Amino acid sequence: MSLQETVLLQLRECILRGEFEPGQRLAEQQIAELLGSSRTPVRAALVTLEQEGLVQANESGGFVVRQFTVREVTDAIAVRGLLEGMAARLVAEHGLSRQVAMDLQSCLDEGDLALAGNTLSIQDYARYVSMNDRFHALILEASGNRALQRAIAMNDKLPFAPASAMLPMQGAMVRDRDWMMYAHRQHHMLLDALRRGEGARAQALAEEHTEVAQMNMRQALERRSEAEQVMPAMRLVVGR
Amino acid sequence: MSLQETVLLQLRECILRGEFEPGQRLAEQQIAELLGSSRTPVRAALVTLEQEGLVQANESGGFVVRQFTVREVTDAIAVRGLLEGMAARLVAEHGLSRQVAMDLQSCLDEGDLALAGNTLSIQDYARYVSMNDRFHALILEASGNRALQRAIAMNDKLPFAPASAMLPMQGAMVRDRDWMMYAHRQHHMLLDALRRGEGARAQALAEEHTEVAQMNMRQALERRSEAEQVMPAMRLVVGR
DNA sequence: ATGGTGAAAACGGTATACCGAAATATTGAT
DNA sequence: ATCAATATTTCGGTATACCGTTTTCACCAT
Repeated sequence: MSLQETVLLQLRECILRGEFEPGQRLAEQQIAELLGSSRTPVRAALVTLEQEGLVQANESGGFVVRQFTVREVTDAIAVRGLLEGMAARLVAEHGLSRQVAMDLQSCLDEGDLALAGNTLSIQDYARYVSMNDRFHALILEASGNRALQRAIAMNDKLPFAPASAMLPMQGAMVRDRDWMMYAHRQHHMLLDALRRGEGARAQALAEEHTEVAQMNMRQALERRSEAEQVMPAMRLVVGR
Repeated sequence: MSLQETVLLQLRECILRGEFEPGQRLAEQQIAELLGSSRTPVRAALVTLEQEGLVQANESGGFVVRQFTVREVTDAIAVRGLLEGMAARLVAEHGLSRQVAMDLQSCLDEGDLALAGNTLSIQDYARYVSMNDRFHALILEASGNRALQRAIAMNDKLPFAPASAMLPMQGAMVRDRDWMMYAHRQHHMLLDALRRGEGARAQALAEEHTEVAQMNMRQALERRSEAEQVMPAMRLVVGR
């Protein structure tokens, strides 16, 4: 892997980990020293991160880490809902291939298993998260619409917009499990709609599914300090 | 304006003008000489263009100009329809401000004027195009959803996805005028829906509105050689 | 004529030097 | 002590040098 890629990955990680103050100036030299490279790869990474929206061009040159309002985050989640809804509708309308149906079903099985116990262990949680990502990625890929895939990929670069943000992530595991069971029930219903070729229903389900993420976001905002412990990127969200 | 920006603009323009063969390797040095700069700004521009999707990273380093299948183009138009539909719905639901209503109305008036004559002069056509862009931008801005704006902006970087691609652009001005009158009638109906706060109707209208672009695209494909004269970017579209 | 091989040219990734502008620290006056 | 003006440092934009790799081309053998 080239140095440019590692620098990009590391820098993105640092920002999402909240290791910089929102609005802080990102000096090229300083980052280059931090990551052990010259300014050239850092420069390339900053250009990319600007396109992704994590970093903002300063008025007098250079870049600063971007701040997000609560409004922007909820808006991004809403956009994801719209796009995922379209993906689900396309899959339902074009017909679900046997292979994709099997893969989705195995996701559901794995989710069932993770949520089977009375309490939710860390391992169960991790397993559910990875299953959830796979489930959403499968539908998106099955839609076959590359522009749609690009749009979601871009939107997911914003903090809290990706599918995994739909999952509760705090310590109150008991209540969280209830939400996850609700969301997972939606997964089941969505696959049912896809199988039956019910496009409008699939679209509505996928869109409503993102409301769990909205609820989760609101809850995180109410318990801000605790939430920042688990999701440091929360520090990039300003206000309310 | 910095050299980086001019290089980015010029290079994007060159690609969209079809001055490079699809799949052609874009050597940094050669482009630098062509645009009269060093490799550094060219490199930055290429990274940006890769994010935009106009340029593709080569397997062994460097970039090549991207090719688009017909499918990808129609998919991108469909995504635009979805996103514009959401913008229209949001505006209708949140209520149309007096100012935006006035601005949109003046767009309609200008469009009426441009299409008033029996024949369509070049000036009328140019005026209609600029009005059309303004009309769509106004609704998008009025939606207030920045993630949505970002998603459309990114999607519009692909050739033929932007709103102006909805307009016929060939020599058969008589028939083109009919299509433009149809599309403009949709503009009228859309503003009506927005004024009445009819979100679902506004969304459906905005989405259906992009079908004009689909028709236009199909027609351009049937008359490929003529279309390439007027829209050189067509050379980037491969197949059928 | 064709296919393979080696040399030469070109290219991309990276580091760094240079310069003008901007930000910051310092000094001096009030 | 505070503010202003100046000096110093820092930073970003740009050009360019260096090196390993890839690509291209020419030449040779078959």
